[in-house]
Amino acid sequence: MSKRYWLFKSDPDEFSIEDLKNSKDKTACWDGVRNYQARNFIRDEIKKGEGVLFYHSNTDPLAITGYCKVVRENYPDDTQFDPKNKHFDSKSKPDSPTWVMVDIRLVKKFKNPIHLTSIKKNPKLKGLKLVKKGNRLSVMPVTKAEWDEILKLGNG
DNA sequence: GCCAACGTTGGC
DNA sequence: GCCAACGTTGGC
Repeated sequence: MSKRYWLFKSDPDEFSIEDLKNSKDKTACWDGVRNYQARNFIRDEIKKGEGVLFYHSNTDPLAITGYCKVVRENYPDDTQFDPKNKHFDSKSKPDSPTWVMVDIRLVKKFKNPIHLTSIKKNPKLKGLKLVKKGNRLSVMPVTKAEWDEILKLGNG
């Protein structure tokens, strides 16, 4: 299977691209996903070496702020077993974890963050799931054409 | 297995 | 703060 591309949403109050940049090796685990569709992407489809766009939600400006690559795929999300963690899941068992995560490493913070308003105005990006009505997934696939366009805009 | 009620997401 | 859209829960 050929390389695929993804977009991850994050509330910068929780975890921003700056936080990722300041992490050791600019690498962090993407924990806390508690949606089955998003989980299935992480568990079954997101492979090491693939590209991830980093999107800031619930903030101003709403924007894609950079891109990353997957450096470790599909392993258990520890926060599900920690009763003190807000993502604790009492139904999940250590021998068959419900929730998994990947590690991503920051490749580049965009010189020009791509604002949601300009994404909506760009005909090349009108198919992006991010701007489709009713899409609330925090992890979603992006096509190669969309990926190329966003990298071009971000670095331009 | 249905579906109403409720909770969450996330743009505005 | 509002609310549309969607996911999850739980009674039946």
